[in-house]
Amino acid sequence: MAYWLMKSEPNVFSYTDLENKPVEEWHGVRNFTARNNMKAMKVGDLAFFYHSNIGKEIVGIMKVVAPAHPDSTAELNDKGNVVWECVDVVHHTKLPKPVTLATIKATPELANMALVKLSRLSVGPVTDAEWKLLCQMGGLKKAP
DNA sequence: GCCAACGTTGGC
DNA sequence: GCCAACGTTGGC
Repeated sequence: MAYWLMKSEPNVFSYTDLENKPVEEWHGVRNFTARNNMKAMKVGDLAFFYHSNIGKEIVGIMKVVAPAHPDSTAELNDKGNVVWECVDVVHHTKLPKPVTLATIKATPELANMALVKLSRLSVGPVTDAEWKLLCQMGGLKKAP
């Protein structure tokens, strides 16, 4: 199983919004690298939910429940082909203690995260070691 | 509000 | 195919 991190601006769509929905299509991604990361996801993969701009912290964990499929909000290209795809997710665990970007940057083991190195990438990978440490820092007794 | 980083577009 | 110009993201 793989781990990921997905960003959203909480004034547009927050973790609380996710908790209030049975399932959410992660639409709106219009970046090829981020899209490729979603296409690499498998059902059952887990992802951190990061609040960008406001909060700048990891607030929870969500689970992938449907593999990449056409983004219902995206137009087709001139040839009529699907370009933008996305996965479906459900909320999984809210972190007792959100982990801020400042804390991540100040933690040597996390300084190489895609979140830090590729700050504009909205869907990126998380390593097993990073995942375990972040879960611990977020106040979870056991990493899911 | 500013700026750095990065992606995309368009002229050549 | 290169590169300048421009737009967008996201941290500060």
